[in-house]
Amino acid sequence: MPELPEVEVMCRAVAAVIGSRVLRIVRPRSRLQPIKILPNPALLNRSLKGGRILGVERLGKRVVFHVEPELYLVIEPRMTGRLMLTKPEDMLHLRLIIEVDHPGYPRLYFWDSRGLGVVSLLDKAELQRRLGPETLGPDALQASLAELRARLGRTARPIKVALMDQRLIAGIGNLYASEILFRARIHPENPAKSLTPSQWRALHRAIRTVLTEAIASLGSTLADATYLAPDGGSGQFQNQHKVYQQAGKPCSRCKKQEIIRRVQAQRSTFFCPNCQQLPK
DNA sequence: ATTAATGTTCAGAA
DNA sequence: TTTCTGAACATTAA
Repeated sequence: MPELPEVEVMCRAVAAVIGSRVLRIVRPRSRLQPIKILPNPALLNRSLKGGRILGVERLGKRVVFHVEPELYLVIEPRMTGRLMLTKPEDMLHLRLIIEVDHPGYPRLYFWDSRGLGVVSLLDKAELQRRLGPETLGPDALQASLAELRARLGRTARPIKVALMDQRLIAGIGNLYASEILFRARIHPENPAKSLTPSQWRALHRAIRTVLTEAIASLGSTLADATYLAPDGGSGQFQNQHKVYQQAGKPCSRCKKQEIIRRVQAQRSTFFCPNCQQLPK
């Protein structure tokens, strides 16, 4: 799942090792398919060993370690990846260990159930080229209203689909797209280009409030408990979901209709057909 | 026992 | 150019 809030929480946790040096990087062996490491695993170790970690930042749904001099280790959790300071209980799905010389946190663990996560080593030029613009700055909450509209408002695709397009705005995925649109009271199938000015304002505000609240709650831990907060416990934002996986429950806002599920772009969308209506 | 579904991304095709 | 489809993988529920 990890979307912007979950990746942000991981990022803040592993920031504890900023200033430490990388000792080595280990790939535990298991019967599972190895995760993808680009350009190749050997280079990862050779290039990073002994390097000081100068910073950790989130770019969209990725965690980026800046290692001296100008190397960037990019961790992409994708569906089920998780970066933690504490050893996972389930070692089968442990995919990578980054050993550092920090006295309190000697290891960073990348755990990934499905193994779709990707780890890549980039230099500065490649980072800028490959990741493209962090559409909304290091913190996607800062996009201006005008920028949001300029980027999303040109496509006829449904607004829910546009919100999840990482080239348009980085960090929002399937779960938060539904929650944000409910908060903004916009129908997920509304063509992006036909939102009204007041809907753009509502959307802009909803992006900020939903993501900020989710970060404060340490993210959403769903039923499969794939995502865990840095202390190994659950995130808490799932308790505040208004629509995501709430199909069949009465809408918390209008109490008149039930939340429904519909498929868009092969993904589940949840919304209240009363609070979120198409124009006309 | 199959099959469908699950938070993401991207190549390749339409 | 823009948008859609399927595949990468592991697990669980139906």
